[in-house]
Amino acid sequence: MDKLLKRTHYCGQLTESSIGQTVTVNGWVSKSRSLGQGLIFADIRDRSGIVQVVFGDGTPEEIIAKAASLRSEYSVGITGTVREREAKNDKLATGSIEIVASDLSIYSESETPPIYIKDDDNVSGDLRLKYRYLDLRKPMMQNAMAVRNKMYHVIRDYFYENGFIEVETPIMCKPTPEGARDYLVPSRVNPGKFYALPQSPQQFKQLLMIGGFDRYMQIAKCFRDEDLRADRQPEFTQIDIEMSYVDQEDIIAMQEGFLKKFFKEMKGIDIQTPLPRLTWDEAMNRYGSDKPDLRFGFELHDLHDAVKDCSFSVFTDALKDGGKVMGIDLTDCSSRFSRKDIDKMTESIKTYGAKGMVWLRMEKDEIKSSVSKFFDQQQLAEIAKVFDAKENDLILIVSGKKEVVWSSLGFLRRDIAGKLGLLDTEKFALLWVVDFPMFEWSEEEQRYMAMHHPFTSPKKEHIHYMESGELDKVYADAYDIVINGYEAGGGSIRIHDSGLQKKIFEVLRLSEEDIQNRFGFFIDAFKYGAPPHGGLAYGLDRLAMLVLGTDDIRQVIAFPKNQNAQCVMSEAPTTVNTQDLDILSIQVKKTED
RNA sequence: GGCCCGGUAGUUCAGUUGGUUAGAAUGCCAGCCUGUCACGCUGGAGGUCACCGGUUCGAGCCCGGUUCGGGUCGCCA
Repeated sequence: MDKLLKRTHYCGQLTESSIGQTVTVNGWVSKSRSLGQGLIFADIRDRSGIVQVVFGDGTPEEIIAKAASLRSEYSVGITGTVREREAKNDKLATGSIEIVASDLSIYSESETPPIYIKDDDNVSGDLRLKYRYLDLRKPMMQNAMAVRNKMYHVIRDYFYENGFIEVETPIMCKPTPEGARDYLVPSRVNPGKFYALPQSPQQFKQLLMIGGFDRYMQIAKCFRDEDLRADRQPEFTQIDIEMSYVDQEDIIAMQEGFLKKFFKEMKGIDIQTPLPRLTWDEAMNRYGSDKPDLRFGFELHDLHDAVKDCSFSVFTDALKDGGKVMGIDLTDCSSRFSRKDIDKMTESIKTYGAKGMVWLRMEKDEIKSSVSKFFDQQQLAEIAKVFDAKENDLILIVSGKKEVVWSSLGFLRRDIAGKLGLLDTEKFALLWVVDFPMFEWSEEEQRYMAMHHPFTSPKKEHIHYMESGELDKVYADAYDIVINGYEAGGGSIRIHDSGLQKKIFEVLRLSEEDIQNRFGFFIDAFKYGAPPHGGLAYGLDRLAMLVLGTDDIRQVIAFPKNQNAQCVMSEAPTTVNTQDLDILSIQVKKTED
């Protein structure tokens, strides 16, 4: 192998002030251009950028000959003298200088790379992940990892300055009672028994409060064996926070301090605090989502009063069944969407359970509508009035169960905003969504489940609804921080009173035995002086997505999984041979094939 | 588990109502080229049209199934 030429500079660091210096760079051949015997240009790339190297003009003959063999992605070291370029390149940060090579080491050659090492390569995600080590050489990925790195610093700085202690909690845990599916890990020394990887350090952080740490934070890896999405990986990172002797306002104030610093340092943006707040009810009724994107309008309006006496039975039946009739007004958009576009929208909300969609076009002298058979102009004007609609507005209306109406319109407003180019990734709309319902009905399990988790404190003034069985009236001291339509984080005040905790378990219909088996240790801890406490956790990957303006979580994780939770590079997970399984006392059921 | 979109040179894609030898760009290889930087010029190699089956005189194209990838609903306390 060629001798190691020790780096004196990163490629991107070289400037006109380096002119005349002898320097050594290490990196990869990004591109080489031969202009015939005796003159070769090579662009050398490292994590800082690219610099042009010239072989010729005094480069020893044997080095020029060697340079002729350079190909893309060869790993090289080059020593030479920096000089001003004859022809400058404005597109390159180092475009006014070049290195005239005096020495070249080829550390290793490269086969023709299966992907291009440039940001706009357009290669399929699958190939990028298979050759992730090459993909990571792209400036975009180098930048993404640098951003994450800076985030770690900003996060730890803030919480350290505010007296938080970072404590590592176990990765090998007890399987969790409710919530997402666990990844299980067998134990050789405990045959037939399993650990679970943590879905979050929830119980441990609460135990740390009982353990006296008062203010805890951790950048924690979490694992959930659920289906993936563009913003969801099975293995992700959380900024986990818990505080003692605080109420919701204390936690929100502390986090607003953090978010202010975070956006200032990461984006140079001054976030105005206190942040706006919506209750969960408001968020659903005005935006159809518990994580509304406030970068644009298109608020939902309730049409109950305008349609309650109409002759269109789809609407009146929905109202009779306790459902809703709601709509959004797309200002000045009627001419932008064709009948075909509207048909597509109607089709797209069927996945949320919507049976159909009604539209109104505000034209100059009349209101056109898909239901003009059932409404006269005056009645349509009544509906338009609810939105304060103007000429060329397009009103979309959905009726049915409130969940269907919310999710359909919530989807439409965001989808249409995207089509209209209203999703500016350099604009950040932060808000708190507060007062979440404590319970939600599970059709699958035919019982109420905790919406957040069963250690969340119900609002004091709602506890009596638990006695009377009106569980849908119980709201919780739970809050989410929402940024541009993403749930960036969420948390709650926890229950610290074992009597109240017991009551919650009863409501959730967990038996005494269940409680003991599943989290007896956790309940026990609350018998020994638990301080009032609460906290919150941010999705670090989602914050990184927001900072980088991407909607693909794989852009911000060095080695992500594909949609089937597999690592296409290493081919994890894999089958395991029978001997290894025997040691673990595990037998795998025969799968078909 | 459901729904939607996709799979054609190394890569990104085109491919007509089903018709002869499947194209382009880029990359790759060789030669030429002393100021390129999307270098240029000339030539060349490179294909299991994801897989299996069916329809047909004939399938990259039509049909059925499978598989892989992406998006999404359910799910994600």
